[in-house]
Amino acid sequence: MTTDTPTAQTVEWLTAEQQTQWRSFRGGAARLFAALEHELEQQTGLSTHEYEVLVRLSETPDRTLRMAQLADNLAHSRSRLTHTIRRMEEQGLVSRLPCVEDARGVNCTMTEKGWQVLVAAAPSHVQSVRDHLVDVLTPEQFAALGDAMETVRVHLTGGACHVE
Amino acid sequence: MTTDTPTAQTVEWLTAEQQTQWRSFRGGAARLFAALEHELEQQTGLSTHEYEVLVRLSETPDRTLRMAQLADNLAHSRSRLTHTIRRMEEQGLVSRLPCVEDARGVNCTMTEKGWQVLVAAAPSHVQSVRDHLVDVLTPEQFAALGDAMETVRVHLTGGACHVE
DNA sequence: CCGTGGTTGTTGAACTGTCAACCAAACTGT
DNA sequence: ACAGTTTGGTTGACAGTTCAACAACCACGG
Repeated sequence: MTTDTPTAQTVEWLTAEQQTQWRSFRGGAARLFAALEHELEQQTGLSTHEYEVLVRLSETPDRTLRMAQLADNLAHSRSRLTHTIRRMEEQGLVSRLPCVEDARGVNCTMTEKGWQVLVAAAPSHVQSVRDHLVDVLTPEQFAALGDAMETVRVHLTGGACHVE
Repeated sequence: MTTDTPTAQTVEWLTAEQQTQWRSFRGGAARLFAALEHELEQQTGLSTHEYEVLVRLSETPDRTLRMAQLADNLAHSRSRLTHTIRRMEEQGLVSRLPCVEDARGVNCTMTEKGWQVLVAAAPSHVQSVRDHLVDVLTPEQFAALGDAMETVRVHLTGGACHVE
């Protein structure tokens, strides 16, 4: 689709410049996430999703979160999280316990093995993020990136869920 | 993982500020792409990948590309593209023909139906991109986003593949 | 109480993407 | 001419995701 082929619709098209910027963003982000995913997988055997689960759990006092909170933090669907956690439980990285306050709920806790796997994985992942993103940009560029996407996230989620 | 728990490794950790920015970027981008995917799917029945295939084809003079070029443009694996194109061919959106110059090659062409589907889908998708990204940011922010991710892409792909 | 509606989490089927193996055609060097 | 390598593309098995249906539980108003 070229930019200068307006239809009878009341759509405001992107300018040529905006289109280039949009494609750069989409293409760059896609390749970046793919590279990070690939390197983490190679070096630690974890997917980025599993890694993020461990990170979120590691940040709570008792290394435990309700399934729903975890799903919200990660912006994953409930069923997706259930499947992921089941697999991680089979690998001994996390364990699930029924929740006392709310009998519907399930508490997901990080095991000691999960903690060790995370500690072992973190350095190389941080290095990947540095190599491919942080160190490639100026501090100002990187900060602008964060600010802009935070704005986007707030707009999308209605301002809620400040944790992620 | 908290930022202030250094290990014995020679890893430079992210500062607290960098970590927030990285999370904003990752979380914002994930939600943005998910929202765009979802809206496009709802409104047109296309996945963003199928949409991108049609866009790339529509931009060539004869609406045709070799499988490999298409795969490179989209940063998709060859096998992934084969599967995608097979499904799209079943829906009558594209068709494949052997390539004359190189008997190994396959030319992928957009059908008239594919064109019409794209023309019908484009306005609402552009609107989604506007609603959730372009119009949420200042022009400067959006431009900075594009520039930064272009830098990242060039760094990752070794500067090649300027088209995407 | 009871019932209605909303929340929490799981399940299984269908779909999509990944990975390794593979074939065929094209280069490469001798 | 021809073995060896590289490139282009496909295939099938497997892994991960989505979606709709479901069961269990809470909360609130008759």
